[in-house]
Amino acid sequence: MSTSIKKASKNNNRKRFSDDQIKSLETTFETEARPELRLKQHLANKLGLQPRQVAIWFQNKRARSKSKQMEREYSILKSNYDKLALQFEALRKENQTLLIQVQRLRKMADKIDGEQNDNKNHIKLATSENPRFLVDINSHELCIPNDISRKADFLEEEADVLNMVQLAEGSLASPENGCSFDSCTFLDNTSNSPQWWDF
DNA sequence: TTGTGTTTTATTGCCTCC
DNA sequence: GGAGGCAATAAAACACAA
Repeated sequence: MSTSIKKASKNNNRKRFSDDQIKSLETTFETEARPELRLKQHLANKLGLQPRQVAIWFQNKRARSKSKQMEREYSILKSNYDKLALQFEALRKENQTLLIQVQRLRKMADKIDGEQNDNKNHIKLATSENPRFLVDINSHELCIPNDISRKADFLEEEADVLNMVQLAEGSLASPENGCSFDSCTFLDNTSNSPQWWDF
């Protein structure tokens, strides 16, 4: 058989199924996506089609159904991904804000350290010049004012915070090291490093 | 009317199962 | 080895904007 004759025979046979035929096939597909030969033959007789046409219709229908299912699943996955990306971005910004606060606190702490050292120098100077000061120094009332004392307590608490921050700085992906949400952490399933959402 | 994109029907080739 | 399923593809039928 030549190609042209083959094409011609194809052209003559092709015909879209009627609405009723489609409806009946769809109904059957809902309960039985992979019908047995007997059911296909029964449907073919009922609808005036060749059994092969029915078989092919089910095959194509399964393919369409699978494709649509994949589209739905992709849509769900994409939606979840987008939500997570937004959450990540919010957390990243919050982290940056906290790091800036920590830097300010560090500066404050350094300043207070400097003031304390100055005070100690003043005390040394005062005791060497006037022995009467010794009594007052021992009482801690005169030379260490209340606000300085409170600052010392605060410094202990801050040291804990700083330790936590240093840990966080070490473990979190930061913009400086070139790591981004898209390329490094989220999509890298091969690395053994902790996932970003685990922090 | 026509060009173009989408949907539907059909074919082909390969694979798996019995 | 034959039957049936699936993926890839061809080609007809259809929808629709310009």
